[in-house]
Amino acid sequence: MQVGDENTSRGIPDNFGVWIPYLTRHNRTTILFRMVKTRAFDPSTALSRAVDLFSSKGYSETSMDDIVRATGVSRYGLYGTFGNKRELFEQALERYADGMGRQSYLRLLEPDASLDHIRAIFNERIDAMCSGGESRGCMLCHTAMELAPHDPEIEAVLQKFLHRMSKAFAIGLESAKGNGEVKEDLDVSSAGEFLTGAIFGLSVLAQAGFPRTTLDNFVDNTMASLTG
Amino acid sequence: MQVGDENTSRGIPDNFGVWIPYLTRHNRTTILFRMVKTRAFDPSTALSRAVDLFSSKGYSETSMDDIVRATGVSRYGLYGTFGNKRELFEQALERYADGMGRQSYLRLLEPDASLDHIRAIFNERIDAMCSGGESRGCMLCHTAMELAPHDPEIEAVLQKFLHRMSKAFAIGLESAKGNGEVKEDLDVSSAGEFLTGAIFGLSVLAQAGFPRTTLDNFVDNTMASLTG
DNA sequence: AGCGAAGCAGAACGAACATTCTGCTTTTAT
DNA sequence: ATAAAAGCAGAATGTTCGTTCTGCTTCGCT
Repeated sequence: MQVGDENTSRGIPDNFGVWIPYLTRHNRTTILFRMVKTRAFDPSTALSRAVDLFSSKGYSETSMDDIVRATGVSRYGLYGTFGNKRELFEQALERYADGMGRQSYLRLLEPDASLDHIRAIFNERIDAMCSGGESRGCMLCHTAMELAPHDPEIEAVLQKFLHRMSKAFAIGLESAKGNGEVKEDLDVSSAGEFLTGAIFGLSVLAQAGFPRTTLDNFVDNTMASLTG
Repeated sequence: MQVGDENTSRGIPDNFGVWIPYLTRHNRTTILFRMVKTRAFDPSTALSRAVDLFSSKGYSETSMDDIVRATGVSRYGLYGTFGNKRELFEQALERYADGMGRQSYLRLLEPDASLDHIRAIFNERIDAMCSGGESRGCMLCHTAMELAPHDPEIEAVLQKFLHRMSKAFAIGLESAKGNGEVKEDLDVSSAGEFLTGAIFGLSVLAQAGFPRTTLDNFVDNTMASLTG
């Protein structure tokens, strides 16, 4: 269930409300659904902004004040909707991974997936990280470095996503193998994990400030290990 | 010049002192070198401990209190010797890179360098990160993610080290090419940068908690891109 | 107009942190 | 014992941050 869907999915309008028992003028007990003040922000778009901030600066360097400023949502709204900073981060991480999955990795599951699709994923990462916008940086990478080592729950979530990525790569590679695009003896499962790690290597090089040509060369060399 | 060498390199004993003009009992002006309290810690070993902390937890997550506890050195001693946290980090970064260089990359400059030497460097990284000790984690990786994006000075230092790494890899690859170990058409310069990025991919996978077999497979695939 | 619940902006609180300050100690030659 | 400088441990300071609290507003119905 997505954030913000709690009421709409049950047919209740998006602004919250409450059921109140009361007496009618005829002294009969009944129940009234009373509307209260409408929430002034969309939790889903607020979460997207949080994803941008966490992606570019990581967890510690992003303050709740940063998020208040970037979203225009009050502290009250953030805490009431998301709990606290850590839970907000967890939801942002899910959102980020879902977005990456839908946007990039889903197409690898198509039967006609090829090396071009894999290459495209890397190119999209490069584009995103070199755009200079606020979404530069890899949230999974930040999570692995910052939180996973001392937060087992986050670590488990992260590993779930990374295995999903590796699996998608492996499936795409299997299709590519059918096309004769990769070498015969390639272990697609191991190569899938390799590509996941390569995404991270690429992210770190980008954060270190290397120019686009270096990143492109990195991807060339990465792909070379597949074709033999 | 290394930290702690300021005096010893000039023949002055390691405990500090000061020259004081004064009058003798015969009313003649002379100069006295008066000893003051000996420094109770070795700046060089304190810096090593700081390197361990910064390597495993990064900059933000390591507090000066952590360093005081780990080194046994008082705040006064740390600030007096290293300036402040940021300058301490800079010196720790230099120390880390020097150590890595001397320990791992220097041998790539030998004329008989081979793929085994390169593989050994990756294996040593795996060993260090899987040891479970305090030195797990890659300081360059943390620096790239945390500091480089908003600290141009640190970014420049980091890039210097990364270029050095890439260059060492390239030189080692050139030797390996002479032995016929790598494919004829390998661009050793580009492949050197690739290996540098691969070190980072490996580090992030390790921080994410992947088992040693995954890391070994990652290195296998990395090396495969060289041999063709 | 008045009701009660929940929204909101911003103040307030408590903890963590980097950095500085303070009172005391250690040093050698007189 | 005393000099003066610098070492040291821990208190103090000022700032930042996550979180909670407060006073006020908004809402549909009576």
